[in-house]
Amino acid sequence: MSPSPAALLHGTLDALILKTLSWGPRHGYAIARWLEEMTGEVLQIEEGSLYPALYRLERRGLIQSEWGTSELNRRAKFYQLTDAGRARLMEEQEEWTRFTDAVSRVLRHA
Amino acid sequence: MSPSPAALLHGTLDALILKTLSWGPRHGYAIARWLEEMTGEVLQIEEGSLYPALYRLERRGLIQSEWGTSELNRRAKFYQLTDAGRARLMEEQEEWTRFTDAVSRVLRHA
DNA sequence: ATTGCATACCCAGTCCCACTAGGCAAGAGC
DNA sequence: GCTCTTGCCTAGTGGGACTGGGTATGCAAT
Repeated sequence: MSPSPAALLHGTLDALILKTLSWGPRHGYAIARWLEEMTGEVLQIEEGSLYPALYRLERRGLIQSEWGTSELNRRAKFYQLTDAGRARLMEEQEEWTRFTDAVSRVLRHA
Repeated sequence: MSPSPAALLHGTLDALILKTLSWGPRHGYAIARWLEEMTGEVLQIEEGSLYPALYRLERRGLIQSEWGTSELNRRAKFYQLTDAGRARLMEEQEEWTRFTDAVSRVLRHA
């Protein structure tokens, strides 16, 4: 019924990508698959969201890319966190906790 | 010491408003004040976000309004939940839980 | 060899929504 | 008079997820 919540994802995709890359370099497609697997398919990462987000993050210097070869021997662009990206991830994690705690206080108030 | 930046609302404003109104009719200004108080000022409800959201919700039939007089004797538009709004609130609460659980699984994965 | 599928990337355009930056108005208090 | 607070509203902006396309490669089965 309710697919991936577009509005809710708004703003958190960057943090999710950064977090995924904190385990090591990955190419875009693998990032999407990993996120979907981790969340039990609750989050569905559309390619039209993913690739622009990766472009954005790279332009901001939070990740950097390098062409390589995927596990299945295909051409793929591998991304990895920069130091700035690692710092940014920590900020976003804190921010997310603050935010969700606040919203939860309201929505779960009985 | 500068106050910590307000958390972005991304997608939750509608649910927050509906939840606020679940305690009874309120006018716009009071909704904003109540939400800020409830969240310890973590969420800051800008009027340029609030009033368009109220308009949106009413247009969708989730709330309905009525002009009245505020506690301080000023002209104010009071909003209350419709049945559709009440149903929608329940959906959004579930959706919120599903979403945050999923994101938490990722961001807090160690 | 050709069809089909999964992998992998990209872009132009759209839509939604929070936010910015104002304005309007009335009551309270100085 | 003047300012502060309360209360409502709107036009415009910008960011970000999504839609709907396209390109290309590797593999497996027909």
